[in-house]
Amino acid sequence: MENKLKKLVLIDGNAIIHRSYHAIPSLMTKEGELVNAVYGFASTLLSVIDKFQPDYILASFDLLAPTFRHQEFPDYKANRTKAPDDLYAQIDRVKEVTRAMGIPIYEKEGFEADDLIGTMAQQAKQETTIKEIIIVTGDLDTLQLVNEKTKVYTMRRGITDSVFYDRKKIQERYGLTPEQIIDFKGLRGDPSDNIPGVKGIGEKTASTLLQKYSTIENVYKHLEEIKGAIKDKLARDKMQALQSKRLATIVKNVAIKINLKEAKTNKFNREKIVTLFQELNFYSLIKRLPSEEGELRKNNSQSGGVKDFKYQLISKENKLKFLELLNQQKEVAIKLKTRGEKNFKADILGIAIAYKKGRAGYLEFKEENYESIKSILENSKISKIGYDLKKNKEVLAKAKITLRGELFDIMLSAYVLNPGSKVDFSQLVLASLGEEIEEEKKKGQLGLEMETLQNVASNECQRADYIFKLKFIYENKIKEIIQTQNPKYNLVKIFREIEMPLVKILAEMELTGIKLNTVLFQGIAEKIEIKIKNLEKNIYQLAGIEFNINSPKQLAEILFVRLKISTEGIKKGKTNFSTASAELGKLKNKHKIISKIEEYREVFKLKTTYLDTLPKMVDENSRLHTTYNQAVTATGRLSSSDPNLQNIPIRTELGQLLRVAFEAKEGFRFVSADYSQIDLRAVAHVAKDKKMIELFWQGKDIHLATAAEINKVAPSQVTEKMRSSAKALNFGVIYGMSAFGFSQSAKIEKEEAKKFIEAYMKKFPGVANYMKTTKELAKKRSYVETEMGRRRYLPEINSPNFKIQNSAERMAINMPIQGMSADIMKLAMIAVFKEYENNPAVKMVLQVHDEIILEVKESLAEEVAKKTKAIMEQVYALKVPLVVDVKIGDNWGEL
DNA sequence: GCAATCACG
DNA sequence: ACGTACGTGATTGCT
Repeated sequence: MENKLKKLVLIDGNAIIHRSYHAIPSLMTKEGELVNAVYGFASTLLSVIDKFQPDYILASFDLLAPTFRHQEFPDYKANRTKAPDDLYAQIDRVKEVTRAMGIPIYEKEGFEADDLIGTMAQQAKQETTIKEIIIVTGDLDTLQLVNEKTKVYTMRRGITDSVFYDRKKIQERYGLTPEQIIDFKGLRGDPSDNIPGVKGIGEKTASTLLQKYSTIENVYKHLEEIKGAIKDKLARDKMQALQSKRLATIVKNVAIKINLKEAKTNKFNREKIVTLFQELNFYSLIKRLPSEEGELRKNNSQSGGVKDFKYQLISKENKLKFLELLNQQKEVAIKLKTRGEKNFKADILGIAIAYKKGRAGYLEFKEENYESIKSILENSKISKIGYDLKKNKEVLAKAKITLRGELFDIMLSAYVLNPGSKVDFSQLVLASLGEEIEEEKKKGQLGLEMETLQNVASNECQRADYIFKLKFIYENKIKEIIQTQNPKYNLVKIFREIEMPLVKILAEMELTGIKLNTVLFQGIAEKIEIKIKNLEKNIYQLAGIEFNINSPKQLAEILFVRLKISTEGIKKGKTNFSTASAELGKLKNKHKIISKIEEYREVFKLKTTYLDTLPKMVDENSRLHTTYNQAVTATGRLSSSDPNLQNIPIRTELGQLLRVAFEAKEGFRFVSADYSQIDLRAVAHVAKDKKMIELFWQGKDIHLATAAEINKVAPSQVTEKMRSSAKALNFGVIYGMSAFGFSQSAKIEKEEAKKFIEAYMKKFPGVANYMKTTKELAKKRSYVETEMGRRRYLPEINSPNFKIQNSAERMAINMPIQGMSADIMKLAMIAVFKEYENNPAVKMVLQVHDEIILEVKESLAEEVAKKTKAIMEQVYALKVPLVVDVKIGDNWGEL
């Protein structure tokens, strides 16, 4: 509609950049580019588009050159501390975003963005088709431009807290008209721009004067009517007042000419902006992008017409043709549609198979399709691409189908590219393809209307298509990453030779599960319940009141207020004093209640986390099935959840008791194999520290040997205290050592801790050097990597924030160590699995970072233990020996 | 949904 | 001078 009245938005670029820079905490891309102001700007832009739906948008920016105001008044903005370089560095990016959005940029040497805004508003006001002009800014300098057509929208914290100024609002706020704002600034001044105004006249006086006399000029005409001190002040600073007014006045006739045709909002290039947002890691903003004109992205998925995507719901008629087509492929992407809770219990409803970009078919999982599906999935000539293939394998196992052929898991490829980043399917699609998809419905989350089969087929095909497309993106990215330290290894190897082979192994471990003696658990639980009751009573008595011991807030109140226990040396949280066990430990001899609380905590934790929950999770064979998460940790380790079997208690006596309930099945025994000191061996290796390597070759107790070295005594002279300090030091190295952290864990004074560290570094110069060079390299590259090429990005290592930077430095030191141990353990699992792959009498059942547990037929236990030890020790050659301790037992407690 | 706490390596 | 050890997951209380 050409005749419709239009809306124009004017963006005050610099004001928004400044506002964002200060309001948004440091935000970095994977590569370490600071983009917080860019993000704020882009976010503001999208909010404004969404909120106002403007027909036109124009933007203006300051240039670095001095303006006419500086020439007239050298002190203008002189008090401004120069904005930090990392803000300036973002301006080009902001302009890039602006251009990509199809918004014309206006700049003019000698003028500020405000002057251009004033000029643009003035010109737009003359246009009869323009109904409304909205100035989007971060400060209040442009209020003077407000009129019938023009409003000012100022950003405060986020768009939710913004203020919309029109005539009325300005009147309310200042009691002035927009035209009087310049007079107001002339009198009161503007400290932020170093505009002096009249000394001694503030907001109140200025406002009163202008309400009576309306302009500065008129104030001075009637100067005689004004009484007292104010008159003197006005008289003294007359020149300054008039000059201040001039400085504050926005110029409206800069030599530019706006072109509304170019400012139309409906002509931006979505693809371009998506690419840019991806580069900037603004994934959440991609979602907020308006759709292109004429394209209703969200509503056409059911028609199957998303871009070039064609789906087919495979029917009896076209099934043969589809299968024939699939059988010609080298690789296909699969997406299972399932229903149900745990993987090994889920039902398959159907499967979508993509065979080339934009082409996929959906087969219902029915009797008549079973053989067809099985034949494709088990055809080892066809490579399979999927998302979370471990889960796929487990679900398929129930249907007696095995995935064969080379596997490519896009979840894992995304993980190795950037461990620690989110790898949800929807996140990957958004981040790498710029498409927004709905989260998959969880059980019991059925929509109001039933999903039609057509709908499901379309949706699943689309997802299979995304999986297919993502494979090529990630595969290429992985190849592009070149290992710089050691050309023997690279990320391709990590992915193909470690992560992918592990999929099958973990799937089998999860399916196998581990037997839990629930009767034993029940017995312990009952005893503990009585203990808890007694402790509760005891604690209430000592406190003299009943309260919730589990509430740290209430507990702190009782301890530090009611019982008046001294808070000296106790850490403070945000509001309260900490009651964490390290802090409680310091209070042990101050009150009898402390030890009771400690005991209560331990027992309560054991009961609620393990005793009550684990028995509920066993299957019909009394076995627990954990889930190993292969794509969550930043260092390359696995994690375990639902239930977490990697944190079953061991350190306390009672905790150990729980392990006894994890038992090998009838006729079988457990063989455990754990790497001795693997992290510290990794340190010796990566640090190439001569002394430490030597100590490991001697095969002695490493902490004791360390103690002997740094204390310069014979090993026989080492006391228990010396050994424990040395142990804490060794751990300190792994964790990126700080004198404070070490002193805490070793329970010694910081000064003493420093001396210990010094002695340590002197004795192990290789370690000291490793810590130094690792930090330096990490700062240069913004990432660290393990010897095998697993990488972790640490953009925060160049943060101006001291705390954040230090924290990143410790991560940088820790990752190549913890990551190397993880890499070695994964290799070991692959090697051990391979050895017993076809032997049903040997099953791997658990992995706990440096330990694996096998469930082995009784008669084979000894042999398997020996063999496993040998395999694990030989799996990767370090400059120190890898040592594996093996044990055999009927339950985990015996190990 | 987050903070505090605590279980493990 | 600052505020700290690295990596996880589950539970509870509380907003």
